[in-house]
Amino acid sequence: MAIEENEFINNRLEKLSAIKEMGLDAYPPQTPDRLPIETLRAAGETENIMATSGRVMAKRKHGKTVFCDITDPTGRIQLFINKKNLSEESWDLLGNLDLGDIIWVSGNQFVTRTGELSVRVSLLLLLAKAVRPMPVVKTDADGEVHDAVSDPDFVYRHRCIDLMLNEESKNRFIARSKIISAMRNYLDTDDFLEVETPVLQQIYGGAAADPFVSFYNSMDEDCYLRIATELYLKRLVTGGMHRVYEIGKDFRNEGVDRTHSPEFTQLELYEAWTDYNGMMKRFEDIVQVAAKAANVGPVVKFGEFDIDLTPPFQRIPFVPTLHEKSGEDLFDWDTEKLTALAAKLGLGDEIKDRPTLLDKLFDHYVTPSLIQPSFVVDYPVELSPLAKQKTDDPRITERFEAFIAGLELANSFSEQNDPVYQRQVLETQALLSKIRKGVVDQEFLYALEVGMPPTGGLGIGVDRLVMVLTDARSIRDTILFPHLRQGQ
RNA sequence: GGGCCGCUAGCUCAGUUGGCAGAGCAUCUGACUUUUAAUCAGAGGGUCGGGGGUUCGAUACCCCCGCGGCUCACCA
Repeated sequence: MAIEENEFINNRLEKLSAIKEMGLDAYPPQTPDRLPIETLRAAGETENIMATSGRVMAKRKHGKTVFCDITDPTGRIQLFINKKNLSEESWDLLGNLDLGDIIWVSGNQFVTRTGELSVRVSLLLLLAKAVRPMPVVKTDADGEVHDAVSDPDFVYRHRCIDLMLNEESKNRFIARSKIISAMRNYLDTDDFLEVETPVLQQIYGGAAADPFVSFYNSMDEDCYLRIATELYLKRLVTGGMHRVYEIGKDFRNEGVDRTHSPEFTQLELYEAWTDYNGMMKRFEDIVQVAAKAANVGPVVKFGEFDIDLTPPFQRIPFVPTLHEKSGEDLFDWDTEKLTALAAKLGLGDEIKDRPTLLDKLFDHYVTPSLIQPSFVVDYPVELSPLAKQKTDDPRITERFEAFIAGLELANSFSEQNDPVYQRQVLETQALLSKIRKGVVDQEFLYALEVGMPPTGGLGIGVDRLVMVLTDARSIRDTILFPHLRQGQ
């Protein structure tokens, strides 16, 4: 397929030809020595000849003088290009330069009449010709940005343009990278081992979500993209990897919205000899190091909210809080009564089971108020098949979910390690499965039968954490290449 | 999957109660040797998301489809 044709691209392709006719390589294989733009800025006015390179972001022609702004990841600097300082070849080349081109320049630096530090260019080279025009965004004297590229569809499909032009977006992805790096560093420093478990699985589990299904030709069998790493990581705890974690993609074949992506990044960690209380501390720690890495906190702005990330986070016990907010002892109600209430509240008229109803009602009565960092603790047992029951009340479990800004950021249990109990729960649950009815992960149960030490487990939605720390309104703004329909 | 909103030049957006398609930036030509949202003079640039219908005439009204956004549902 040839390059799309339009006036702008054709015009640039003609310039490209002209450059080639000058005997120049528009895409030379080497970059001559260069310094980052910030180094030139720091050097200030100087007679020394320095060289840098970057993308042409602005061009202001004044007859025999041309001002260009070029950028690299470290900053922006103005070029003062005057015909008398240049070879004829460089001057001719300048005539064929466009916004978006990548160039190399050298010269000394001086301050113009208007006070702008500028490179007095004496040598100009082309490093890469841009044949497609990029959107032009201008910032005025008041710092007001004009014509910003804001169409979400455009931005998601052409992330290279978004990163190039939208400071907020670029900074968000830099923050994301630093956040993940900081989480790794925190865990590695505390003797956690990072591992990789299968993405392509024959038996998926560890969460209640529909998987993406694929087919393994040479094995002649269906396989699944993982929905969680949980069941593999716990086998490693049994094996003696007592502090273990994985950061990776999970895939859930479910609806997409502001806080759900079919492909999302989760940190799961497991730690022996502790329980969900230990995991609360881990979560608080991780939020601290992540905020520091993102250069925010202790108070972060998220939309209309100011969120104070200072630990400890408040504990919200599931059942008592549900009772308090609803004014009824809902936990003691039967399914019929709960269904009637849910219907009355407009929470859907489909017949639901008791645990789902309780969860829905909790979402209705309590979740909206969980703006400041909160641990919802002690979930009903039916909602938590992989968690241990509390010793004093088997109807509830040692489980928490962490909420910030109303977003569910983490899920954690004191991991169930009773193999008999676990088998019974998983087998019951597997009978309800839509896709692989009755299939349970025998190897996971085998590991529990061998004996897993008491363990705390924690899963953190990394994309959502990035949302909170970078004030992103959609999870898609935290994912470089979010899934979009292809169209025609 | 449902509801609502949107799709107009490379980008950001106007617009037409149905009558020759608009602006700014960008591009091209010319002027300009310290500008910075450079300026000035001129020019080019459109399948008005796609298809069908109604109409003398549709970018606009109706239907179908595509893509996106918001929202509801689903997602322990």
